Amino acid sequence: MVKNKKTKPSKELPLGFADRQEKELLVRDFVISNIKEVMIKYGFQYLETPSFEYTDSIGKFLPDKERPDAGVFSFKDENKWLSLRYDLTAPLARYVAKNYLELPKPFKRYQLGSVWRNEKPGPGRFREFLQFDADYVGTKNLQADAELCVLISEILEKCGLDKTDYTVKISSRKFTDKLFEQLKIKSKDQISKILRALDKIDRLGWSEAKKLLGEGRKDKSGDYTKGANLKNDKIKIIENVLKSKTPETEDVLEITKIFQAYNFKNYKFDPSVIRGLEYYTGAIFEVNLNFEVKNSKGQAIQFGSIGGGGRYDNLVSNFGNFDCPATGISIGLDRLVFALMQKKDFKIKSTRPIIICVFDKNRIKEYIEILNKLRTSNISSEIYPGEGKLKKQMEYANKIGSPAVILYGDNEIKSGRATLKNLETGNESPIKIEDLANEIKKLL
RNA sequence: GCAGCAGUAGCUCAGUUGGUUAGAGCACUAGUUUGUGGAACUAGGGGUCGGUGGUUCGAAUCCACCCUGCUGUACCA
Repeated sequence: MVKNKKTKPSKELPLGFADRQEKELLVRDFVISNIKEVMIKYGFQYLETPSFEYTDSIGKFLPDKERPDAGVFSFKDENKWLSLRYDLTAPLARYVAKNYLELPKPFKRYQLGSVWRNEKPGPGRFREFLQFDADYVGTKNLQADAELCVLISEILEKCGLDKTDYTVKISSRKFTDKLFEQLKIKSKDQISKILRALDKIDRLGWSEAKKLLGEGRKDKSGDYTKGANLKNDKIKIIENVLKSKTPETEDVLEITKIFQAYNFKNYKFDPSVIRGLEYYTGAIFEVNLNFEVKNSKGQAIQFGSIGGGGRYDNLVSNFGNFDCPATGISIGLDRLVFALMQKKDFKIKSTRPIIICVFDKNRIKEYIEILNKLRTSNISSEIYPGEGKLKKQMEYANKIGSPAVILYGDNEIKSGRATLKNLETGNESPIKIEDLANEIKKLL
């Protein structure tokens, strides 16, 4: 093989993708097991849909574009555009529409899966990430919306967060609709600019967001964003409405009433919760963390929400002639895990194997005998899988965090007792082969 | 997309009036110890200084363009 630098493959990862190591995966597993427990308790069904969908099925049909690349990863397969799903809600809507007659109504399902977004990654944001979704499809009952917030909160607390660590914010599209009616603003473009500005209050503060309602704003880096060009009197009205902090739409009032019945208190009505502009039709929720999150360099970063959702009463009916209200919530699991690992010192220890050291390859039969005894007792164990002297084997055992090694060389064979070396204390003791498993269990 | 900052060994980084063969710590390999890790000592391997082009007798260093990363901002169904 000719070694040519130009033909060597890159060891770099594509932008926005990440390798994830055991430490993180174990915390993720812990979170997932909590989620499943809660979902079963709340009566949800488990569903999985494929990673790819037809591009138009997930609302990404762009007839005027050669390639549907606006935020999704796509490719053309036999004249049909396929895209990697960008969330779990659109595939759910497709699934419900496809199986509409057979499904119970309401249909409650939860789903865990990777989603992909073809956009610029940010701190704690990747182009591939794991999402959790819980949805109620086919009901207008606001108890569904309320219960989603209660259930999210139960999941977070099971994962070790206190009530002071997070807040569920709630608002409703109906609230802002009413506001625009009052302000007599009808331009769709202006409305979306205003909504986006309101969405940023949380991050930028009112005085900066205000500039986006007016002429525009220059950010820290010197970049300029045009505003919605509202006159001061209208901005003032908006400011007052935001200050009032009392829910004035019936849906939010109803939901908060149900919260009381659940004795759920960790929520806040916040009209600046906006989220996606396209499909929410009623109540909107957002889950925010109240503690500081840092990146790998120790700098505090703008972390944003770890999840949210709301009511989308028109999404499923896009697929056919049926009226199918729905509401759902999702969590970005990787982001939650990232934050949790900073907040809590997880003592989830990974199980590392006991190492049986190799003195003589011809003794493999004896080593395997010991190995089988340990594995039969459900002890993680292995015969040193590499090649080299005892020193190298000890270094290996140390590096992988093995709790102990077993030495079984000439001396031990003569005496009929293996040496069990505890790698934490360094203590060595002679143990009969048949007692090894029990002795090891004592030190695990 | 826009903006600011950055890219030198596997990792963290030093390295300017441009000047021999580009450095340190950690990590790695071997040995001191042919049956003992986490400590110490000795020796060693490892870099087209992000890429391409330019200026120059000479570029890690200066210039242009590109790529990548971080942070902010825009978009986020």
